[in-house]
Amino acid sequence: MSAEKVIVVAGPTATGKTKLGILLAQRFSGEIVSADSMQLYRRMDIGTAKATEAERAAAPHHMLDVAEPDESYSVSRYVEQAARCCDDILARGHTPVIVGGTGLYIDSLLSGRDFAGREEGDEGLRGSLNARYDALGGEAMLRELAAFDPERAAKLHPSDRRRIVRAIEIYRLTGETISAHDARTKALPPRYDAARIVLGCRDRSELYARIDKRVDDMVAAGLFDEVAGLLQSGLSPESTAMQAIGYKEAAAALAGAIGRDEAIALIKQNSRRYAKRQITWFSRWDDALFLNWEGTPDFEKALRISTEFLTARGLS
RNA sequence: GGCGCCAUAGCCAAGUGGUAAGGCAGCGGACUGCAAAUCCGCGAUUGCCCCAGUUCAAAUCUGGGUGGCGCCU
Repeated sequence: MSAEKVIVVAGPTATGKTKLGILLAQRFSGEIVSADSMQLYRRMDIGTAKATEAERAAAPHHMLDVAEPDESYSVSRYVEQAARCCDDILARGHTPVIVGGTGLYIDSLLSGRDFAGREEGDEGLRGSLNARYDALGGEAMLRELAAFDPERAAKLHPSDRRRIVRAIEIYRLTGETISAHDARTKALPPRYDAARIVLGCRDRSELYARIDKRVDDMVAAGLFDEVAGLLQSGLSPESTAMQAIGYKEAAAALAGAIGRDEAIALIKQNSRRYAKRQITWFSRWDDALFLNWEGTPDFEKALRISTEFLTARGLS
């Protein structure tokens, strides 16, 4: 049997994914499944541009506020949890509308990729591997990796500490190399039949202007207070959640390491760079409908074009 | 008005006679268990403010000009 249909709305930050997602959910009897690695944390609302109460009332939302900021989350957990959401929505006769900007999460959810049965990472092991990397250097670590997974080692750059450590960590924890896991999961059939829509701006400068404005709005809405609250509640600045754009910079400013204006400028800059990475990621979706705004977003038009596209793809 | 110092890529900047380091920004790319993270690649070419000169060879030396900074009267 063929995979069930889902709608995907992706694209760089500040392009209106949330809004279009809601419109599509309303039109196609859908429910939103967020695909955002930071919006899933509770108490991180302003800086992640999480859907507001009003927006959540306009359409059911899932995968928001599903973890505490001090929890370590991961793709595997996301896929497991989000797939359950999608299956549940489908079982009720509705359509999952996957909305978000985290490419890895979306691709992992849509593909048949399976992490079932694997435990979360062992912080102790990861810590010691990181320490070992620092002591021995990338070349040596790559050689250690090559001992059991030469294929993966050949693909990694010595400086890519994160992936080298992870490759070793996963092998130690599960006994399966990343390469083997990669090959095995690639052979699996896709979990869903996705109709993808990617939002963007015709001109890069317009996207950047939107981002800058959004950051100013976030600051006006109390971003710094939100971050101060998180830190006061004991959240470690080292946590994954605090690595989010807007949060790490605000935290640095609150700690007095940089000025407030400097932090705001950094948030804008980092957001722009993030947007570029997102554009690169989603540009690989050659079967997607690319909707690029020209000037002020016309959601009515976008909805019309999207509906046409989705209908042609068999959705109703 | 006089004296001194400086003038290298969008920004910071090394180089003081031998054929332009590095960092930041920007741009492009990657990405399978931390992903708003992490990593990789790309920049000065009738070249080093302009003009003239010395020299086999000048960003580097000399003279002049222009601009900036500092001090003095």
